[in-house]
Amino acid sequence: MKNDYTDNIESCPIAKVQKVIRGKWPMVIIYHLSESHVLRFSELKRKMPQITEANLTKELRTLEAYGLIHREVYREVPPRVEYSLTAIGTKFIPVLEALETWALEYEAAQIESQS
Amino acid sequence: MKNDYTDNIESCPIAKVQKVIRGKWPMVIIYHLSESHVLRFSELKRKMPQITEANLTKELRTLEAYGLIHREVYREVPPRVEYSLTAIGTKFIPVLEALETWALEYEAAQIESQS
DNA sequence: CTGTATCCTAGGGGATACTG
DNA sequence: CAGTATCCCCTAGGATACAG
Repeated sequence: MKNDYTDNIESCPIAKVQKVIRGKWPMVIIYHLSESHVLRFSELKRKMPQITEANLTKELRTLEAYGLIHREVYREVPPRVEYSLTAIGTKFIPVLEALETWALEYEAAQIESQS
Repeated sequence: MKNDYTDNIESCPIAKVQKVIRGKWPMVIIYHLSESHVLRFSELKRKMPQITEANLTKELRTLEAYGLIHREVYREVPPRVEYSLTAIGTKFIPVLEALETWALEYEAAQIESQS
């Protein structure tokens, strides 16, 4: 049988890409890379103090596999690795901007509803 | 500065609001409600055949608690319940549109990279 | 500096059955 | 029709330690 795929994919484009950006960290990582353009592992870690190194590595590898970020390794001592957005990763920025706009509206609505 | 998100996650609006729309279903539900404006429980279930009734209920309750959707109960026989977006829920639509646009670009990029 | 390797746990989310 | 009630599995993701 065709399974899960058929209905959601055709009726909802959102469901299609949901797995790519799902989770606690992917959009945050993309956000920081969109702001700084290029970041090293330790710089990303500093910008997200609450993620563990193990998970940061995992998230970066996943985003790389999905084609959203590029990993450039410089074989030096000490080692240097730079992360940046790919073309398709850069095209995700408007989504973040829309989300950021909504976040501010949402925050304002929450405050208003308390009074 | 006010909008410096580099220090910690709490000052990043994306990270802040991420829990509201996180998970497999919330954005999909909002998408269907944005398309249809008003949907009954069974209609939502039909648009998302893969979600279980238990989880659909849970997701709807959560989105309602977050203020994104409105639940209107008509005490009839048989019972009728209609779900719709609230004002702040409606304001989320631009995010979905941006995401949808990106989804198409992402899909195209994937196909292109295969050749 | 840039990661691995383990371990561990909360909860997201599926399956199935039942109800007012 | 619009849900509850259970059960249960899995993986996201945190903590900690170690390595090249």
